[in-house]
Amino acid sequence: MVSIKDVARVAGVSDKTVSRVVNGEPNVTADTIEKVQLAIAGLGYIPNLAARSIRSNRTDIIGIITDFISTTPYSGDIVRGVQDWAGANGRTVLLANTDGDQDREANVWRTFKAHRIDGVLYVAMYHRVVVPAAGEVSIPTVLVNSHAEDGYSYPSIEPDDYGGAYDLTRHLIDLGHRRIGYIRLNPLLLGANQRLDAFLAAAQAHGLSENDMIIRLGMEGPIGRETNYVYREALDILSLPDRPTALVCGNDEMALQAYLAALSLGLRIPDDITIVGFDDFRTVSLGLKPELTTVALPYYDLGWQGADMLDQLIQGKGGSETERRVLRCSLVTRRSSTRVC
Amino acid sequence: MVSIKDVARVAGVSDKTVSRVVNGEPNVTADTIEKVQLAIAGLGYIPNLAARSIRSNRTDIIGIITDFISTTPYSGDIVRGVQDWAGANGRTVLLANTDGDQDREANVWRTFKAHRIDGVLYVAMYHRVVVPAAGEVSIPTVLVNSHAEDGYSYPSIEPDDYGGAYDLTRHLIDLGHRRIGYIRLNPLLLGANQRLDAFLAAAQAHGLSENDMIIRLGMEGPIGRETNYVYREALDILSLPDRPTALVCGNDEMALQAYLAALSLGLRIPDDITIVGFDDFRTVSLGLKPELTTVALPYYDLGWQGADMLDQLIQGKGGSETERRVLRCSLVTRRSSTRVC
DNA sequence: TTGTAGGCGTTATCAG
DNA sequence: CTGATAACGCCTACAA
Repeated sequence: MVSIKDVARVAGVSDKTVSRVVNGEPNVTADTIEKVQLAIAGLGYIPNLAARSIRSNRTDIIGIITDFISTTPYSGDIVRGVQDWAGANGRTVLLANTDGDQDREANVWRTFKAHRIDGVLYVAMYHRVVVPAAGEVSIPTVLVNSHAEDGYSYPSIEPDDYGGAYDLTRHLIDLGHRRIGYIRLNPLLLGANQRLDAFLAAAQAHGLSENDMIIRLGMEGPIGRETNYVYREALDILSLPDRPTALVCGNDEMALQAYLAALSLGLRIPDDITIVGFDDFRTVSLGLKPELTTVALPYYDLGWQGADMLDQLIQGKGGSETERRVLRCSLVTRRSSTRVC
Repeated sequence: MVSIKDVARVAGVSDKTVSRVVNGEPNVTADTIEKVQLAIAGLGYIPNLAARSIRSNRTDIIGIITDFISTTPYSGDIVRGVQDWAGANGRTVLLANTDGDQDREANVWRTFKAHRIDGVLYVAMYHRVVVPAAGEVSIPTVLVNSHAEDGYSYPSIEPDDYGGAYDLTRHLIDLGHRRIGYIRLNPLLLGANQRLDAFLAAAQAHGLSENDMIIRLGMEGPIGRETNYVYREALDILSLPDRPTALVCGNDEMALQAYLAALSLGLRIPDDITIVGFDDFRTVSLGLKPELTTVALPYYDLGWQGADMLDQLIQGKGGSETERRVLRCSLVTRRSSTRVC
């Protein structure tokens, strides 16, 4: 590998001068700069960041620790948000996945520490409460799509599931729906309860009673290996004599099954039944016909802004050690929801 | 940060002895080892890999360059395969995404070089022909889910789309289907042509004529922004007077739309129409009712084995510089396909 | 079995 | 404005 010394020799200057040029430090003649840059180009010199880091104690690397990358389809968006931030800010991203395993996680923290990375984004693929297993290792950390269990203090950034579900419910009520079905997510997910709470609150606030709502559990069991009742429950709800005019699904995948149930009963969407989802998981929400009214979660922004929060923390700017940021979800109105006639 | 010297001082030995213990080198007394390990534990010492790497010229880091992470839902599986390999072999993974942009890609290669990573996995999120834009930078590289354009020589690993589609078609023929519809993927995808070719070859080999097949284009246009005709074409095919008994979809997302079309026409799956997909994208293939017969692509293994090939290349073992490995796809039979009655 | 000297590629310090 | 020298944390080579 060509080193700074090679460049110095070719350019006829000292290695420190090359260093100055490479790092854009002041007090170098335009003339010298050109000589050096010529030599750099000629030799194809690329600075060795590892060597740099042992002097400067900064690596400009941030690490991402994920629990279940790829089990959930939109997981990639958070990571992409982080990457784009990193690319725009001269950082590089180390990625590690724990598969939810504590030992693996402990290892990951040690490895990241060994690489002397500047900070960690601890990314949950399902919105949930977490306890990072960092062990002895201490690295500036921001929790993404999660927050810490009581007693642990980490800055965090999460989606506003509650607000999103509230808006969605209001949308239905505004369309005149007064009898609404609801198929719940796995209760293990933080979003499941927040969404249901918001649904109930919005319904109540607009004068709906408990009898106007038909609430069913769509799935339960350990995440990744849950039992799925969605199709059956959807069939059941839609076969009721006093069938609801709208059906809220805990997420878009559930909405898919609700579509199939509705269609197989000969119901038309949205004329006979309005169906809405949550997540705006586009493979589904745009693949369904008619396209699905749903709530878009700010995954990309969670990644981008999470990285930004981490940066603040590393720089020591701002008392962000306990910041808990919450990002809005936005209602996406498509053709699966319509006014009651 | 605590360094090897701190450990040495506390343990009352030289730094080289600590180094020996840390790296498991021979010729150290059990007694000394214990002293050192005690000091390490006490101080929470973690070796600085950057420092190590400038001496040894190995970083044990491999880089992943992706084009469109997260646009495609299964992309995560390739990355997960790589990560698991890395975790099992003491490597760490640097991740960078180019969004298909040449300038960004050039930057990524330079950054990776600056980190002196051992090798690169160049991962295409759609099976396609690629030309890595490494510029001046040279790093051992393996292409994953892609192969190089003629004239470029890189080792590569790809799925056997052809074989998978052949098996799928045979499955239908074995079930007695003699009139089969086919909705094509975006022709820009390598898999699109391989799958269609295999379909035609298998059909022909089993005595079907051109008239027995109804072939339609499902989508076209630049990847990520294509125009989608699937639903319309499916409706059309299924409304034909001499409707086929089976419908092959270019991938599972297309199969989703075919389901919706079939159901909205009052057809039952699989009794009235057999529908099959491709990819085994589980959100869809298991979310559909009845669950979808499809072909599973070996994404995880592409990642894992790709990493392994890269390792061979780095170690210089085996003449793998031009190896082109192809991995089987496997037919997954579920309830959406049935015998013709 | 253990330690010393020196060097990897870079930057900080300070003198010229 | 430029350069010599030392230092970062670790490992190689060699000596003890």
